[in-house]
Amino acid sequence: MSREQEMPKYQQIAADLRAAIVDGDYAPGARLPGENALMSEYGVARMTARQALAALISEGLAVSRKGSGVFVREFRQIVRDGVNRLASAKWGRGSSIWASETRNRSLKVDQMTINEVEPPAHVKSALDLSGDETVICRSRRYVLDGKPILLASSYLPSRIAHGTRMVERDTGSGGIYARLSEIGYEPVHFQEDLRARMPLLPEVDQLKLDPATPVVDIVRIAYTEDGQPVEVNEMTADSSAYIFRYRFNS
Amino acid sequence: MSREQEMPKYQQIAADLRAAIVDGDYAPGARLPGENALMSEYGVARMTARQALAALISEGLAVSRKGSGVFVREFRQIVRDGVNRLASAKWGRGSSIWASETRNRSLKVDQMTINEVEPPAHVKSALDLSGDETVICRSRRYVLDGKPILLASSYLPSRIAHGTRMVERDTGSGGIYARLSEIGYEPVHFQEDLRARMPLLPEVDQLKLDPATPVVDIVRIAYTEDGQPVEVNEMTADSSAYIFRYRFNS
DNA sequence: TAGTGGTCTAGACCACTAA
DNA sequence: TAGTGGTCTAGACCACTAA
Repeated sequence: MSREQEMPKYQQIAADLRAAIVDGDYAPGARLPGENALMSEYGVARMTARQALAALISEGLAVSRKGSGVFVREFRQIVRDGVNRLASAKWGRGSSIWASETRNRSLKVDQMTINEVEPPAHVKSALDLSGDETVICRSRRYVLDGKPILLASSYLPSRIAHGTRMVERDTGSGGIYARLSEIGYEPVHFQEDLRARMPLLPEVDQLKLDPATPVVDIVRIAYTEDGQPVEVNEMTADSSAYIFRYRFNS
Repeated sequence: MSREQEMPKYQQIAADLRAAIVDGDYAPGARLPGENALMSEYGVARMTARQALAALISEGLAVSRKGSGVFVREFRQIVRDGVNRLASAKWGRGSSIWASETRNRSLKVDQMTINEVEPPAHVKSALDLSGDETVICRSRRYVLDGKPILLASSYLPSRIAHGTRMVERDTGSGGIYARLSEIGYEPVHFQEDLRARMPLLPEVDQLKLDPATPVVDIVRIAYTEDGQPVEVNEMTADSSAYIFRYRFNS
């Protein structure tokens, strides 16, 4: 129970529950008092009890399951090593850049589309394309242990990708970067821009996001040795599934 | 107005408004129809109209201002170059690592505390400290154009920082990293881990966050040439103020 | 079948904003 | 002072879950 006469009731209730969760009185996955329990315990109306629970849910501390209850949220994140995963030694010898991040867990691509399209404006400028050049867009959804974690769209200039395995579903050992290297466009320099934001509704569906889960947009541009951009990869990640790691020197 | 008999009313209303915002019918900063307008336009109760607006707010598309209305959200982000900002050439010659990110804008530290403390568990293991070693914790809040954007706590082993300018408020030209270099602990290797999540209530206050704004936790560890960890910097950033950029090779 | 969270109503009073 | 969003009540019915 709380004091603080000035604080709205629902915030007082939320504060009590929040403190109990942070203190560990309710472990991850544990069931919290429901609407009815809060109504009688605090003597408030249903909508007020709901507001309190909604506050915890919107902070990402709790999730509700219809017909079942409200529970303390559980997390399980994988480390994505932004630099080492793209070391040419990795894809050079044909292994997936995902291997070290997902060992012992099942990673699948469960949706893939390949299309030739007009480039979106920012892709066009990132790839330094002239007026009417088209791009190959490879879109995929990655699923880890049955949970979607990443949406990725890779854009390649059509003039480079045409007639190669880069426009096929299976790009072969070492993937796109190995194929680019074989035809003289080895990607050597990379830039990744990260932005966190709340997801839009279609993204909530596609990534099966819990409430109050931000997404992270990652835009990677790959450049050849002489600075020519050869690929743009736009990704949207479930932030609750990821730790983004970057190692660098000097 | 929407169809979709199965969708709850408040979601239909939210969908109408969302589409209008995405289509640009309401520009950033524009005023949206309020509770009363939605109640009469859709013939729903106040709480239902509120639910619709709450959905947009929780997606980060809108913000409400009490007594005034609900408005389309505006963004203004700065690029934080994770790698170049730490190039020794920068702090080596004494300039702030913030300079290039914030030109023409006013960046200030408006809160600072310096304490000798027992290290939190993860700091202790990151800095490879023995049982009873303490650390110097420098905590600051950074404010850009009057808006708090970053909370940062830098941890240094007491045995290294004691008796140097690193325990004073003004650490001098080039900052902590310049001071570390002078006494034989030049930071050369860095690791940054990024995590996005929803803020807790005290963070909402400290960073004056709009609703539905995620924060990004950044944990940076600085290592000397021979791999000895010398500093851990834990940061919490307002994600709506930042684009995180990393450039790297191979 | 009992209990749960999800949606919704038709009111009320309040503090705040802006004309 | 009129209008706004914020809080709150005391009900109702629903679909869903789990015993």
